[in-house]
Amino acid sequence: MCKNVLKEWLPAILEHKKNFKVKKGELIFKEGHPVTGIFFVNSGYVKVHKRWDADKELIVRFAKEGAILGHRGMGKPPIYPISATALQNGVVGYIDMDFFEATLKVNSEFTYKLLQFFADELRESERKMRNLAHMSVKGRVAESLIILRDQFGETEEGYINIELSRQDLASFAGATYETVFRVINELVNEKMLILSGKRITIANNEKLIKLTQD
Amino acid sequence: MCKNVLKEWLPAILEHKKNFKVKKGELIFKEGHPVTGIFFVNSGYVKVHKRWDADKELIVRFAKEGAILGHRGMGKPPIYPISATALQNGVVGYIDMDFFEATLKVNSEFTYKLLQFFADELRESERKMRNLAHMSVKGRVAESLIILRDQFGETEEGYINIELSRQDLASFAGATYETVFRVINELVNEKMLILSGKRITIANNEKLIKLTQD
DNA sequence: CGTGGCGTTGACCGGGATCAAGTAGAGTGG
DNA sequence: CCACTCTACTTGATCCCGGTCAACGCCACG
Repeated sequence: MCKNVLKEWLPAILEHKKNFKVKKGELIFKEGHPVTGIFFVNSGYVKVHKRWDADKELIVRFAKEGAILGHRGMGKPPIYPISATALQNGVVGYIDMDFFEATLKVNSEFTYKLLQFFADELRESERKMRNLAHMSVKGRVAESLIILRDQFGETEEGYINIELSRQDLASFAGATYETVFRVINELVNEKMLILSGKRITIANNEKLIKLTQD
Repeated sequence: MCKNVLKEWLPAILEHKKNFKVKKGELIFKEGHPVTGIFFVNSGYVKVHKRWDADKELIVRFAKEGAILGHRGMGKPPIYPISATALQNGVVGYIDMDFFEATLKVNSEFTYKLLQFFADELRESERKMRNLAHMSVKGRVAESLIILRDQFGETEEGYINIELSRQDLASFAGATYETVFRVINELVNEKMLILSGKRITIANNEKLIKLTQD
């Protein structure tokens, strides 16, 4: 979903990037703020999220190195519709919107690639919409874990290679953290997951995937 | 959201379109089928929807004349991720994907406009995702009605200019039709809506919008 | 005149949110 | 090194929204 877009597509643009460090928990850009440019993840993991009310949010997706951030700001009102927050210390690149747009208008091959990327994100987004409408919390947690494993891979010991607070997992699955906690326990009892501290392994892929389809 | 994209952006492409009629209820393209081309609505209303299980679906959006259909098929596996069905008798245009892609690669201005359109759809999609996760059915029905009015306008008598089955309204709001029915009654009792047969008026915009924000 | 789709309504109940409270670990300052 | 705070995790009790099931009315249509 979030491939190393820039290196593949347009190495030249890399030279215009300004890099800066971000600390764990640091806000990269905020929902509602005016759009000034577009961001790229050089290293570290980032969550992209949308507020609901003070203490509730939905995590729309996660991003790792190579991913684009803030491209949703290209639309009509030039205001970021979502926020991005670093989950770890890392480095992000920044390109101001004027330069980025100029590049797009000139390089139609790049624009076309970006278009396909957007189409993929739209698919994913609409699939998730449907799941939020019709799938149980258990299925959504199962799916969330599968997505996380596919995106971030596994450690040598087989654990999903990301440490996520229950709160963030809940926000990603679209549920409360108490419910997510209970559901994870169920999944462990049913031998589909194994826990080790904060790490999670998927023990039975087949059974977990079945949950995903109803 | 769905402006008259083609006429505005690239009149030339219109000449390559093949038009054909569709009858009310007719499937234009189906989720899971291979992508062969891209569609445009000439006249009539169309619903874009995603199946859940045999008798459940989510309506992702509605489209009227000028709108693009099937563009989500541009992504990775060349398979439509959603279906489109005509809500009325109408006419849709069709352009095979090869020609469309060739056009995009040449005309970067057009591609750029399309990119912005995709960015807008992504915003909208992610907003709806969040709403499905956190908003009550009542709020979602209210929002759905506001969206429909904004998109399709009102008749001279002030009714929302689209006739939709309760079933479709429910699928759009992401709820069952019984629940939607009850919620609409509540909204009528609370003087926010007026019904006349299948037609609906928004009687108190302010109050309805308030529902939308929690 | 049946038959099937849609609208309408009531009864039921279960998933999941909410509230409340207790525990454990990780930093922080004296 | 210990007390204190703060945050995240854990667990139980409760409640209610909204999904499910069931039944009936209505109207269009073959």
